[in-house]
Amino acid sequence: MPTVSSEELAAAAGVNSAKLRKDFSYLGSYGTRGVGYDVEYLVYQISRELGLTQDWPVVIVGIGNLGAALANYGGFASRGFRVAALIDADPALTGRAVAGIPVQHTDDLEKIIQDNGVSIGVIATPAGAAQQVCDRLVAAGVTSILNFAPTVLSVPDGVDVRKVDLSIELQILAFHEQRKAGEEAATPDGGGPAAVARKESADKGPDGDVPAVMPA
Amino acid sequence: MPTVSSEELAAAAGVNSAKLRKDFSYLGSYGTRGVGYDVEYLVYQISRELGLTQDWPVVIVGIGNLGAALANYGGFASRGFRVAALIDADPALTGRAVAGIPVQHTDDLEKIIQDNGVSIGVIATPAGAAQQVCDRLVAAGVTSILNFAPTVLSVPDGVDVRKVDLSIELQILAFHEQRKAGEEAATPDGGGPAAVARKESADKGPDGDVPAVMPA
DNA sequence: TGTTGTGAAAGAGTTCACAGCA
DNA sequence: TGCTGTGAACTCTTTCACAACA
Repeated sequence: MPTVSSEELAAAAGVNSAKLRKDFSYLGSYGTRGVGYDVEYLVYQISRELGLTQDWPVVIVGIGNLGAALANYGGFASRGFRVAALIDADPALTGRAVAGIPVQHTDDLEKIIQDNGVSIGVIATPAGAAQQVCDRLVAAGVTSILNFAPTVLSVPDGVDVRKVDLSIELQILAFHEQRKAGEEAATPDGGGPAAVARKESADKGPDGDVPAVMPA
Repeated sequence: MPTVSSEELAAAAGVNSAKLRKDFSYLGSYGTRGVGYDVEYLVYQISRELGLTQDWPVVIVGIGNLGAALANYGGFASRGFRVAALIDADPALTGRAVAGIPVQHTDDLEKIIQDNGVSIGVIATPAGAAQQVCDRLVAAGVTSILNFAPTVLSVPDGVDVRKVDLSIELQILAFHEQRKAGEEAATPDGGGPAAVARKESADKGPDGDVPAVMPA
């Protein structure tokens, strides 16, 4: 299949074809009227725009279960990410290989970052160690941090941080689950702070359906 | 601090106070004019709306590094989730405890789901096993699935699936990192599919800044 | 002819601004 | 007086619909 139409792609993605065409148009005019989009060319252009055509060396700090899971995760390589080093504070782990990569000690963090030209760091340490690790990564030249530790990191301007909360998606499922369960039954309450009366009439949004605060 | 104003909360969250008030208003009229919101009452109402006041038993299937990391994750308990069981297909793991919870064999999956009244399942298996596990979970009565396996699951109507891709956040960081690096340098290209000329003028969106396809 | 690329219209989401009330 | 709750205005996003064109 050398070419594909916006209609086909939109059906596959479950979105409106006009939206898809407009989104693509922000990247450039890569389609051919009457024909569609050249698949190979489109894939390349999107890959390039997203940075998939570059090699991104990353370090993972904190090689517990989560760090090890990330080191073994297959999805990184195909998106241009290369795990350049694994770092942990536990001397017992130093030298041991995880996913074929030797774990190095935190003492050498700065040297590892500089030797490998790393600009993206992944923090998978316990919450207590995260800020300190973050500070050292930033001082060593890292400008983007992916934080799996359950704590908010503070960083200087110019450094990007994204926090991954493994329970937030579960939270969203539970929210919908709750709605499924309570479709006819009365609102489950169970008490709550005494003293203050609940206003029954105002519990739901004006459309009487899904409160507007939750992703669909 | 017994009460808090929308202005204070908005500043803390980095949003507009009117937006915050309007969002709260969809849950009900829980504030007091001239005073603000009673903190305890507000926390309770939001918790209840989000389902945090309920007990949600979940099972985790696939106790590799990721499954173990999830079983150990502290953030679940505080949000009303209780890991009711760990399930793995490897007989060598059966009976071993992870995070204090014994691993059970996949053979008993249906019985485990039913005995514990589980409606939310977490899949942390390799991609190849995910659909099969999913089918069995659904058949046993699970109606919400959190999928960490790098594969798209198909489920019947009425079952919710959410997919977590551990590399997507890294992708977003790399995208911004690329922009930081290329702020003045020419667009890094490096070839690409031959034969087709790139239209230099159209590479960026009409605002000449961030293409509209990436979260800020 | 068939499909893109895109102005214009419609729809959602956000912010303003102020009446209403404690 | 001070802060909420909310209609109205504004802004951003999505969809429609069709001219342009390979």
